[in-house]
Amino acid sequence: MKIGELAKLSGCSIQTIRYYEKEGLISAPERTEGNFRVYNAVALEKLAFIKNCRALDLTLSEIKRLISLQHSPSTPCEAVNEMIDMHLLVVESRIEDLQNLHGDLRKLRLKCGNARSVDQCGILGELSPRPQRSSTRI
Amino acid sequence: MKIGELAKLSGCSIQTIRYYEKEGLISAPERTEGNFRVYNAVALEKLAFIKNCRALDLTLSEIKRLISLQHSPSTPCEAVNEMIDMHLLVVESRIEDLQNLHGDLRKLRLKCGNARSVDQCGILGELSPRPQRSSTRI
DNA sequence: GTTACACTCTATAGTAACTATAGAGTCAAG
DNA sequence: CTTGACTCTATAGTTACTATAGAGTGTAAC
Repeated sequence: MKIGELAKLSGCSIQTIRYYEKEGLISAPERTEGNFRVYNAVALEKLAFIKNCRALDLTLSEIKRLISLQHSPSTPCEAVNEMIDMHLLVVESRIEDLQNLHGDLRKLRLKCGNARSVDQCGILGELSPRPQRSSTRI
Repeated sequence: MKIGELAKLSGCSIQTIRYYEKEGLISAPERTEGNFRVYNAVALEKLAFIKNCRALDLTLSEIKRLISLQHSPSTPCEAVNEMIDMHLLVVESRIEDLQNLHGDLRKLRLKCGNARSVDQCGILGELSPRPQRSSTRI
């Protein structure tokens, strides 16, 4: 199959497939006489693997590492487990950050009712750096 | 003061300040004869405002919008409130996504104990696209 | 006066993981 | 033989910066 069909079957865009090839995540396929890429079912599987990993937000370099580990099947898989553990930590800290952010934004939102003008806006007042415009003023 | 001092006082890097100028978030300052930028306390305040906004993860274009709203102080501040509300929604959906991701990663992590080889690794098995390698096999 | 240095200037490239575009070529059907 | 759908490469754009090169400025010491 050509790249268009692979794109449809895999759910990756054509540009993404070419990008993965350039980045070394998938190997360069054979070409037709007219220089078109030709793929088989194996390529589809590799793309599906990458898609699964990307759905878990693993980075392309993590995925590359996983692929290279797959190529030496008898080595211990500790490295795989560690990578997932590290990734869990990253995701956890991102969630924490976002939750703090969310709290801050909600507090900020409460600073202003709807019907004011910009110069009286509690939100803009709160974002401005002068300390006397803090919560005591609302 | 010159850009280095402003950078120290504001906590933004020199490059970031020049970048904000290029992007139109702060106005281009006066220059010395030797072409060095000269700033005053107002510039510091503007940077502090931007920093507050960035701490809430508002995008530069959102901040630009806020700044332009500040310049017409008598208009109603609905737009400000809407922006914060939109931002809250975005943050909420990002949190939800990350929490789902976290659940998936934890499940994945449980697929593999420590002392296997790569070809038996439950994690790699799970990431691979063949359906028969699913949870029933572990 | 000059020299060392700390600072600043512009312009450019890099980051992550793509997406979008231009301009050219391939191929099958009508 | 031309139309249209597809593909090719190369390049630029996205976000919010960071890092670098190579040049110029300003000042303090010698």
